[in-house]
Amino acid sequence: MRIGELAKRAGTTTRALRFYESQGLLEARRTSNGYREYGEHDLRLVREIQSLQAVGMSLEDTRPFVACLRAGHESGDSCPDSREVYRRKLAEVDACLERLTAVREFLLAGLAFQDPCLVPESEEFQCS
Amino acid sequence: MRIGELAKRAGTTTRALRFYESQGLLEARRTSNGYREYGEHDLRLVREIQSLQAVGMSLEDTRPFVACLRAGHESGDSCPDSREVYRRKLAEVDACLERLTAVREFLLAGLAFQDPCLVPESEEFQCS
DNA sequence: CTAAACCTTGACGCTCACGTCAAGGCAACC
DNA sequence: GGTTGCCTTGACGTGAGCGTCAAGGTTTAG
Repeated sequence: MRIGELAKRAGTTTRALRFYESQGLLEARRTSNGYREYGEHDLRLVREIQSLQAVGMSLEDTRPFVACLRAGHESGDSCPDSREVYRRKLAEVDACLERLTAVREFLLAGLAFQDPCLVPESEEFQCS
Repeated sequence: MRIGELAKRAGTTTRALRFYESQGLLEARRTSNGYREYGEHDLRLVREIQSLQAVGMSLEDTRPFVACLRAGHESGDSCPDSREVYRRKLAEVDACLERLTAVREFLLAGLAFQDPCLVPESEEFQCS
């Protein structure tokens, strides 16, 4: 299948697929006229990337999962590097939940017209 | 006080202060040589902006609070527009908490080597 | 023959809140 | 007078993940 069909079947755009390729996440063999040619396996890779992005992972984060699938494993998260990303992300999410809970308190306090109780300093921390 | 001192006292940079001015959040009278001159009130404004940014608000979000302080109110969140922003942000934070909790489940499931239970579709929702 | 619908690479645009020069003016001290 | 340390405006850079042209080649339908 060519890039347009892959994009349609994955519910994304050709631009995104070419971008994944530029990032080394996707490869494609070329037909004689230079067109990219993909197989079902590539659709699988794209879906993996999409589902991981949907939970807030960066493309960089998806790299180990894609590599895992390409290495022949049936699921992208069965390799050590992937699981390490899972663990790191879980820690980030936990920190984010904690932080957002504090922010929530701040907002509630503000709405309740109380002292502007300050949110605990978290030194340039970014929530997903 | 000039811009350098204000920046130092607020724990920020002159670049940030000039940026706030370019966005209409901060004003300054000029001395004869063109230097910006600030008062204690401006320090107050900057601190308001900072504490709001610290809880994940955009500069755009801080606008009503700054306007409220400039209107002479003793706290920036005592005006209707400010309180509306609080309410909106609270809703966003609540949605984000819900979403992150689902993401957490996804990650835990992945680590537990279960089926890649999909996170409920939330159609391009961004957490702070 | 021509138009439509694919495909190619390359390059700039977008958001946000500034960071980082660049080139120069002003003020104070040695 | 030279140096240091402020200040000014202006303009480009940053990161993430693409969107959006631009300019052109390929294939198929009419």
